[in-house]
Amino acid sequence: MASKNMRARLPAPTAAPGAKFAAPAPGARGLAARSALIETAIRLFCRQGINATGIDAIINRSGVARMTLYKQFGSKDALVAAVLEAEGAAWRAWFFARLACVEGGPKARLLAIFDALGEWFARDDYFGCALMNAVAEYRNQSPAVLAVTQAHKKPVLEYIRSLCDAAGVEDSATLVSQIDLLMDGAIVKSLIQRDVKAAKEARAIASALLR
Amino acid sequence: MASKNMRARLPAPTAAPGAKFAAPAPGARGLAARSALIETAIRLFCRQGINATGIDAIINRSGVARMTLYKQFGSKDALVAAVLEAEGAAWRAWFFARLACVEGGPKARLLAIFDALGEWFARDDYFGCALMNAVAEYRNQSPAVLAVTQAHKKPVLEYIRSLCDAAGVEDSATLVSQIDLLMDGAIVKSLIQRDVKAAKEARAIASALLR
DNA sequence: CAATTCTGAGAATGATCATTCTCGGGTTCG
DNA sequence: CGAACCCGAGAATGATCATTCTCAGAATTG
Repeated sequence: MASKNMRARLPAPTAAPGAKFAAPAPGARGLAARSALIETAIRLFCRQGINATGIDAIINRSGVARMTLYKQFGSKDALVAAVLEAEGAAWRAWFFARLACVEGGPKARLLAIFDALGEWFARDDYFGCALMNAVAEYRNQSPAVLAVTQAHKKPVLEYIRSLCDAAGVEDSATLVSQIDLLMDGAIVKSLIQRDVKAAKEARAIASALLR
Repeated sequence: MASKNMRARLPAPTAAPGAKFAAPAPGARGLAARSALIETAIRLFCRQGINATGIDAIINRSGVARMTLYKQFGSKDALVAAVLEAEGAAWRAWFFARLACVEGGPKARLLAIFDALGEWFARDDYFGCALMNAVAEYRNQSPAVLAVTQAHKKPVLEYIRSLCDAAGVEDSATLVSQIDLLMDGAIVKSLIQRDVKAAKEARAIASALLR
């Protein structure tokens, strides 16, 4: 989506009737509403699932009018797509930034992937990968959700591939695919077993593969 | 498993001693109804998700009366638990039988795990692991679903552990955990990418770990 | 066969779902 | 200032949700 003005200005939650904004620039209110809706929806979708989260809950907790939601997104499905895209982008930004500040060569960075995952799993608001959860919730029957998820994975895997190439790996395509599988496995296992050390296990396997 | 309509009024069921679920005295008709309900519910839950499947759909497609469902299970949540348990049991039966007829030693059997997964992924009615999907759908917020899933994994991992021990693996606990992670990763990756070869990738990794 | 219990198909219930409508109040512009 | 316009808060809509109620008929029992 075209995002020119990104000033996130949260409206007052449960605004009292009569309390209005000062004089916002045209379009600012709409963008602020979008941000508030996406932020609220991310939290609720991650916590309790997409199907289990109603529009009313998003409306009430974001303080945005119902009509505004439908003006901005058109439908719940479109909101879901926007939310998943935003969550994926935020995750990638965090992931790349986390790896960018790793000391050492590309091999160290490849292994640091799983250190990053371990820190993610340890967060108290960890409910698994929002995109993978959405795919599972829809039983992979939603082309839109699948497309967003694959579009999310693509740059991640490309970055990993660049690390493999820099590390002088002979068959980098295979290793990328293997690391992808290890990441998926760690994410799922940590969710099912509520066990942070799935990241360490995946790291050990990756370390063995790197020889 | 958070029910939305919580107006629960439990009837006093004459539970049979040793029965897995609180059910009225099981007669032949009741058991046939249970089977039909579970079979229909498995198919629908796997195909379109638990939250997205209404009681009406299960009723209509199974030909069982609504009252019979509630007499047999008491609530949708209880039906979900029974369905997941039945699906897990069926999967384990298939899995163990599939590995039992593998020629060669325990190492060959360990690798055959991933051949079995590959055959599973290739089925046209493959929608991922019903239990893992349920955990993801509830965002691991349902203790009942989590308990069923962990109870399902336990005998699977114990069997794998016995194979590791028979193969003379020094640290079998670690290898079991690693194979578990590889299985989870392959299951998820095959679902997201609609790619059967995730099983072969996991097999290759396991093969590397077995040395 | 008569009296009683049990079953279940279908309607009823009330909550919640996503989506749309209404219309009063604010903004814009001539 | 006044007319035309836009926005959004809340009500309305109609579908569907899980669960319960009703009551005619089947099954069981004396």
